[in-house]
Amino acid sequence: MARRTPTIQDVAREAEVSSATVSRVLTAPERVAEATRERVLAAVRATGYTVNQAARSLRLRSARTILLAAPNIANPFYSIILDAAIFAAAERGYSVMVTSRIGTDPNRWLQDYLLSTRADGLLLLDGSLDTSRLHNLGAGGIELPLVAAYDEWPDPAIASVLTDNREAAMRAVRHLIAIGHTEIAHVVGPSQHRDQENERLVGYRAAMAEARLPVREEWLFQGNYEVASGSAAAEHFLTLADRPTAIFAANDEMALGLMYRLRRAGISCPTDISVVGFDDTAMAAYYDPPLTTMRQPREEIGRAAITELIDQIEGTRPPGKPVHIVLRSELVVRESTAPPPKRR
Amino acid sequence: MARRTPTIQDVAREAEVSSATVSRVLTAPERVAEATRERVLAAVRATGYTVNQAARSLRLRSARTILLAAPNIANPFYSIILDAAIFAAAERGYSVMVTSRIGTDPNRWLQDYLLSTRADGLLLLDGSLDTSRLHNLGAGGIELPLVAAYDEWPDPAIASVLTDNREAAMRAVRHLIAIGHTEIAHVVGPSQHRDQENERLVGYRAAMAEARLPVREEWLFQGNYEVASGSAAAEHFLTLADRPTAIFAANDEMALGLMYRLRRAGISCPTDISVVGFDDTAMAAYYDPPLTTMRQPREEIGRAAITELIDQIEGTRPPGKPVHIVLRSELVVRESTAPPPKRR
DNA sequence: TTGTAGGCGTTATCAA
DNA sequence: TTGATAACGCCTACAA
Repeated sequence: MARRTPTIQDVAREAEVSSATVSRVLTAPERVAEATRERVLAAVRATGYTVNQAARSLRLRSARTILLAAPNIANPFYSIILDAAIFAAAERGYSVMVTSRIGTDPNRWLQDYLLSTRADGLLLLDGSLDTSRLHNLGAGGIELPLVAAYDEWPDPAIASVLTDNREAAMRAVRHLIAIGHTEIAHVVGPSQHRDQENERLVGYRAAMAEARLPVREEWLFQGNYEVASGSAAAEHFLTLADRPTAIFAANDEMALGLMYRLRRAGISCPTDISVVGFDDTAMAAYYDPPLTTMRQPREEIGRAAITELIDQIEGTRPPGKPVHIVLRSELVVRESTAPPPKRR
Repeated sequence: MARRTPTIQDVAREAEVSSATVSRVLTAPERVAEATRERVLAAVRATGYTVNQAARSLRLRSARTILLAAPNIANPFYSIILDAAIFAAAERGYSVMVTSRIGTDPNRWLQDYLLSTRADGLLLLDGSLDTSRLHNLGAGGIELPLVAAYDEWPDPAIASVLTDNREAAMRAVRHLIAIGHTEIAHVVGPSQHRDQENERLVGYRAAMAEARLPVREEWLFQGNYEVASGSAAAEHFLTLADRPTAIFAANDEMALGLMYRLRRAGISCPTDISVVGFDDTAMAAYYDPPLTTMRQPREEIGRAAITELIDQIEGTRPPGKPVHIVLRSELVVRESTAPPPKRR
């Protein structure tokens, strides 16, 4: 006998009250007399009732769901943020929907999601989306709770949670300078916006400039955050006639790929060359040598972004005054950095 | 002027048709005359209408959403499956909701999700959940599309997509045996069910038995799939008076943690010891030495599981005949394995 | 404290 | 081919 799933009416009948009372028990128990409440609760158990979220969403005009949009959720950097976000959202009764590698018309895609009572807000990890249009969407009379959390410096008009990428990159490079390096190369991360340099590259340049150290364009190796691109950077490095004594990579994967290739070429780290990474991924501490890197508080990014987003959704945060939360990274010195070899 | 979001009625008014016609244009355009259709489409654009998913879900009793439940989505193993799942689901017009590290009462949690018209089906990556109860849920008259995709051998009553873990582990160990090893240790992965050994451990035992090689209990190091536990296994290994010449680790992270610690202790791989991992994670090829491992078709797991699940949801697949898809892993021989050192 | 009743925005049935 | 209308299941004024 295939019964249909019980509704609030079934519970009401069972408890011999009206459906309004059942609804109250479920959403504002204190507004119902103790005895009635218990009777209703018993009826809920007896019938195996669960609220129909679609009906509730329709009525409440809210899905209690957040959409998280990431460029590639397979990347640990994003999945760790996602994990924390799911947790933080659940604590406040929200579910998380995930979108990865959005299609050819990202804005349309997101509009569909956000305007369709499927999600109440957007946590944007993808810096390549055009937030100005997304923002317009909100300006068109429709509230669009939105928090951006990614590396690039975001549109000041939208709330954001980010780490101090530029500043952190500076600290990483300063560390190399402090132990005596003057010729420092950089494996550049991809830039999300055409017209703007990657923040970590900007920080690298700033630290070099600060110490009045020259930056040679041939010391800049373009990468894409994948291990293989670090390895490719090493290939370029090996062709250099005049090799730097240290390399700062824009993330750990590239740093590790680089070290791998250099070791194969007989260049030993940190004796011949120092390497600094960025992120402090799980493997960084278990490489040989263990990698010096900037630790990113990724869990905290996820948590803070969700908190902020739900505050927006629930109206705790007044609109029009976007919050910008900047989290601090931390330099973790391990064994991949050492003073440069003595010259000749 | 804060307009409310346009409804199908607004579009109908604009196009001077009934809301029923608008609905038809949106869901079954061929049932509407060409001219009318175009008028409606124009009105949709003019009003900026997007369908209200909550209302649609309520009416259709379907959310076109899949719930993916993983033990820990921060782990690349799961996030890669998730990424593929999102993609495959999107192709069929479904969204993916994610749950990670489910709370203290997982069954209740999942029930809430699944029975509440929030999700139409469940993709279960968490082998520690009690599927029998989940299954009962379905038997209680309510259809519960469910596909399990994890390492442990699942309840035959539910559909599943898995890799040939046991067989793959056997092939990994056979590789070691083939190149001359006879004393082979194993870093054991966690078992999801109390009463059942991890599948890779079972495969390890089978391969050893097949070759009439003894398995000593002190060669079994318990791990938890994290790098640190591989490192801990190495500590144990170092205390052994009589050391095996090869180690098979139940995943790459543990294999790498192990190699890291062994190298620190002056044991060189593969000269002194051979190591085989499992999964072929991104770093495996870039470790020193590059790791021999079993490649798992994770994207394919995600894709196949979603396909199967949506077939169930949409009734393509007759219920009561659970499908069991077994995907084949592939041995990738790199440099961490070599014949054992000559005895004395 | 509890009940009545209307409507949230869709889609599907039935008629025209 | 199109339109009127009745649910889908819930919440919340408003009344009692």
